[in-house]
Amino acid sequence: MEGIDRQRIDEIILRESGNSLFIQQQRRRDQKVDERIAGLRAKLQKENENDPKWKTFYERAIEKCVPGILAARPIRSTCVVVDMDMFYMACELLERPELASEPACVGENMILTSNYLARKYGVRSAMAGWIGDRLVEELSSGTKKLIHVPSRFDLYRTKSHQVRNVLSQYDPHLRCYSLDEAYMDLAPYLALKLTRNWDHERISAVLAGSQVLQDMRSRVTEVTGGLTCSAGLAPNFLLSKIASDRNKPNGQCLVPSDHESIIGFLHPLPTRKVSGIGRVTAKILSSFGIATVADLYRERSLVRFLFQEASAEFLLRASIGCSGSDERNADDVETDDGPGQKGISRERTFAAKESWTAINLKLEEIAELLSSDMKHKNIFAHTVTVKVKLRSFDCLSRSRSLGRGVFIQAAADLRPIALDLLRELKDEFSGSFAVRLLGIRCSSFMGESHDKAQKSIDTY
DNA sequence: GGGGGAAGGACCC
DNA sequence: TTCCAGGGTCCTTCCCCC
Repeated sequence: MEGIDRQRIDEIILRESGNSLFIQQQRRRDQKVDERIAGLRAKLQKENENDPKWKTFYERAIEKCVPGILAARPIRSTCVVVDMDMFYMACELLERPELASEPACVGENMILTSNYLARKYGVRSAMAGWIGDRLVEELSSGTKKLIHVPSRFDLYRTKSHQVRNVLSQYDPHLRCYSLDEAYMDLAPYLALKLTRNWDHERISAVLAGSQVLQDMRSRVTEVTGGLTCSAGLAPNFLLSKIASDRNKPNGQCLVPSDHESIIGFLHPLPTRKVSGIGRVTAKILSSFGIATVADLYRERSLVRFLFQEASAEFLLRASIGCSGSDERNADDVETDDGPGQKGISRERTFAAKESWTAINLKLEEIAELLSSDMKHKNIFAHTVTVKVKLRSFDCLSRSRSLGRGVFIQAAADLRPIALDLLRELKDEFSGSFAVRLLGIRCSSFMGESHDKAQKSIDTY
C-alpha cells in the first residue's frame, strides 16, 4: 500500500483529465509561466553581459538589512499553529467510524478532503470527484471503491467551535483563518502559568517537553469526542505553520528559537513547504536551480533580481526564518484584532449557460445573497466587481467604483451595477460567452480610511 | 514620477 | 459515461491623472 507509485498516479490523472477544457486552460497557464521564465532568463543573461558584477550590488543591499530582520525575530518559541487532521473527513468519521478502513472523501463533484487511505491512492482535495474514483478503482485493481460523503458544514462549524473553545483558554486572542486551523501566541499563558516573570530556562524546559502542546491537543481530542490535531511551536508563525505539518497526523513539533535550530529546521526543506510559495513561484525558483530554502538563501541576490521588491523581500525573510509580522508581534500584543475584512463576495458554479436571460437570473440570485450577507454584517461598499468564468475556464472580471461618497448594500442597488458590468464584459468579449461561474464582490467598505462619506445610497 | 483604480493572477484552506 | 469549489488576501502590471 505504501508503495503506490507517484508516477502511476500521475499517469492516470493525466489520461483521465485528457484534453478536458480545464486541462487545456491549465496548459495555457503553464505556458505563460514558461514564457515568464524565458523572459527572466533573457534578462539575466543580458545583465550578466552588461555587468558581470551585478550580484555584488544586490548582495550589499541585502547584507545591510539582514541584521535588522534577524533582530526582529522573536527570541522565544511561543507561536503556535494548530491544524486539525483531515478535518471534514474526521468529523464524518466520528459518526461513521467504519469509513476509516475504506478510501473515502468528503465532496461529490469536487473533493474537499480525503482520508489517509484515499490519499495513498493519490486522492487529494480540490480534485474532481470522478478522477478520485478512477484512481482508487484502478490502483486497487478494482477491489476498492472511493466512498463519497456529502459535505455538512454545519457539523464542521460546530466542531470547529468546540476546538476554538479549548484553544481560547490558552490564548483568548487566537486567530482562525479557516475552520480547521488556529494561530495563537502562548506567551501570556506561559507567563501566567509560570507565575514568575519570564524565566527563560524554565520556559524552555516546559516547551522542550512540549507539555503544553501535548495537553492542549489531548483536550481538543477529549472535548470533540475524538478529533485529533497537529501543532507546531516556533518563534513566529511562518515557522510554526511549517512545524505543524511536520509530524502530521496527531503530532507536534517544536522549533527552538536559536538561530542554528531555525536554520537546521528550515534550510533542508523544499521551497514549496513555505506558506506563500505556491506552484508558480516554486517552478520559477526551481528553473533557476533553487530547490530548497537553503538554495533560496544562498541565491538571495538572484532571487532579488528575479522578483519584484515585495515578493523578493518575502522570500528573503522566509529564507532566514523571519516573517513580515515579526516586527509587529513584538509590541502590540493587544491592539490588533485582525486587519478587518477587505471584501465580501459570493460566487456560483453551474453547467455552462449561454442564454443571456438565464445568466442574468443567476446574477440576480447572487446579488440577493451578497446583499443579505452585507446586511448581516452591516457593511456598505463603494466598489463592485463582477467575476465570470467561461466554459473554457478563462476568468474575466470587471469592477466599478461608485461616485464619491456613494456606498451601497441593498440588492436593488447592487443588481443594476452588476448587470451593467456583466453586459460590458459580454459586449467586449468576442466569441461564445458561455458562462460556468458568476460572482460578485464588494469592497472598499464605508468606514475604511479613505471614506469621506456618511451613509448614502442611490446617488449613482 | 507617484498615487490610485482596474484587471488579472498567485496563493491559502 | 462522468469533466475541477468558494471565500478570502495580497501582489503586479497597466493606465490615467496630477
